[in-house]
Amino acid sequence: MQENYDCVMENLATNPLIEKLKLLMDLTDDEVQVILDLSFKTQKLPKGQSLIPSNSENVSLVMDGWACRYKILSDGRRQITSFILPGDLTGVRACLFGVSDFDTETLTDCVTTLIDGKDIARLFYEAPRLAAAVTWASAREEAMLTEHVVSLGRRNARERMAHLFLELHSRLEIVGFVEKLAYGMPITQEMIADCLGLSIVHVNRTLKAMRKEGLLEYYNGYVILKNAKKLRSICGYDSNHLEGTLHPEIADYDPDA
Amino acid sequence: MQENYDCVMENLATNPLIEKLKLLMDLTDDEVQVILDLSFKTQKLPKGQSLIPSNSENVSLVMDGWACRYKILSDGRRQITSFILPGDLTGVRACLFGVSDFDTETLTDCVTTLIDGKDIARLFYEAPRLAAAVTWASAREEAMLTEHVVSLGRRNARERMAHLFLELHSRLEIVGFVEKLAYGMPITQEMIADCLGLSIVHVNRTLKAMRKEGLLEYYNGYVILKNAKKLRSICGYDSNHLEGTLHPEIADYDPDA
DNA sequence: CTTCGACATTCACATATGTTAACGCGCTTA
DNA sequence: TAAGCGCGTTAACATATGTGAATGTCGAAG
Repeated sequence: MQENYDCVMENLATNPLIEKLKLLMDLTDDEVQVILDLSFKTQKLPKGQSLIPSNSENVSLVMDGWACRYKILSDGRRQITSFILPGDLTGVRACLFGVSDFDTETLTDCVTTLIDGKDIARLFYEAPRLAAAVTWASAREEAMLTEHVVSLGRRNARERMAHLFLELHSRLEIVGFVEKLAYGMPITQEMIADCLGLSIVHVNRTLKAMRKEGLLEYYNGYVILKNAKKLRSICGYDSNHLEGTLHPEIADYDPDA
Repeated sequence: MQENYDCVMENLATNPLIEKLKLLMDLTDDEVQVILDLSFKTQKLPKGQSLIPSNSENVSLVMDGWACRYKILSDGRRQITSFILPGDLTGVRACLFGVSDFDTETLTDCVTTLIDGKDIARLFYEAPRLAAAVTWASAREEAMLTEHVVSLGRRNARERMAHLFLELHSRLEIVGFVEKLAYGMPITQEMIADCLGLSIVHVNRTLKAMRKEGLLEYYNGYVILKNAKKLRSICGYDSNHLEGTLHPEIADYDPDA
């Protein structure tokens, strides 16, 4: 079921995690190498699998494909709490702090690499700048969740969808997965519904209306933002929450000073 | 407006941040002292103020009182993304990574202490175990936000309220602010509404129904969970997401090994 | 004692969104 | 070629929750 798939890592320039971290700080060549060395196993995961077996000692880094974190209530209702895109790490909390309180599932075939949780833990002693980078990635998740809370709590269906499509565009752009205002979104309307706290039918209704207004196209797993400006004004979108700059005290630390 | 208020720190045993961190790991005496030394200014903040002036270089630790993080949409709708209770740090992300994407406000008079962001940043080099603890606190926020997303996305008003009251009970218990099944909740129904994505009227309706069923009492800023078991079964509550154990690689690190 | 304002509480009514159930289309598989 | 299945699309109808407005209560301020 899972075969090795080594060619993916060849082109270092396109490692999506590194692209993402560059947004936070300049990485030295050594640090890039440390990050690359973290991965000990690259694998292909088919659609519909868990990204990490529960109680795993490992962290998973998605290189290609889409996955999600979700929770299921006792009666079957499902809430997707976040989409996991290339460059995203999953399982850091479970590894570092022994708590895992959601499940993950690949929404498409995915290419992932596994990282030993121990190696992430060691960063705190051996590469504080990278430990801070991991903390940042976690804080960024937190910021996205905050936006998600705002959407679910106070935005209507139209606004929620606008926000989702714009945020996905921002995130994918950072890791090099968009072409201008278009990007692949290889998931089902049911998944959008489970993410936005809506019913499938209402997602479909809302999508239809937005298409009709010329706001966006969405077919065949492809999204085109036809009127990004209006979409932004609909939901008050702002991509600040995805950004960051490392505190100089960490970025420029000099142990001799 | 803000006066010094030094007596609060006298009883080290009741520093709520330390109580919280004990949940994650055993703290050495030295570490406890480092944490205590972080605070450089204790102050009283009246109700209705921002916990941290925006663009602050500081982190704020709440010692007593309630506050919240929130976002306001352009037309005035408000979403409270989380309640900030004693022992909680705010502004870590803003300090460490230069991004702050929400506002904070005290919901009651608060006693807070300020911590220089530099000192938090230095932990990554000088006290990796404590840096990990800060990362944990952030990951715990993330877990609470995840639960919040689930509530807003897939739980109805009754379930949302049950979950909120139970989670607050768990959180306050950890820092020593509950008496059995009762605790002070000195906020307005409007704030509950803004937190749970409901209207004031509906919060009131739902509260009335829950009181009538003998699930809880709620008056005069006091909550009593009359039937915690049933409340738990209503929303499938579980407090795992508040817990944690530090990865042994960090907890027991031996640089000589 | 009176006034006023902040909150809680209700009521009547409005509406965004959910539910159930069809139907069609394009794959895959036999 | 036909059957089956996943998914998108619609329609008719149901309901949880929102809205607007009035009333009550209590404490603070004068």
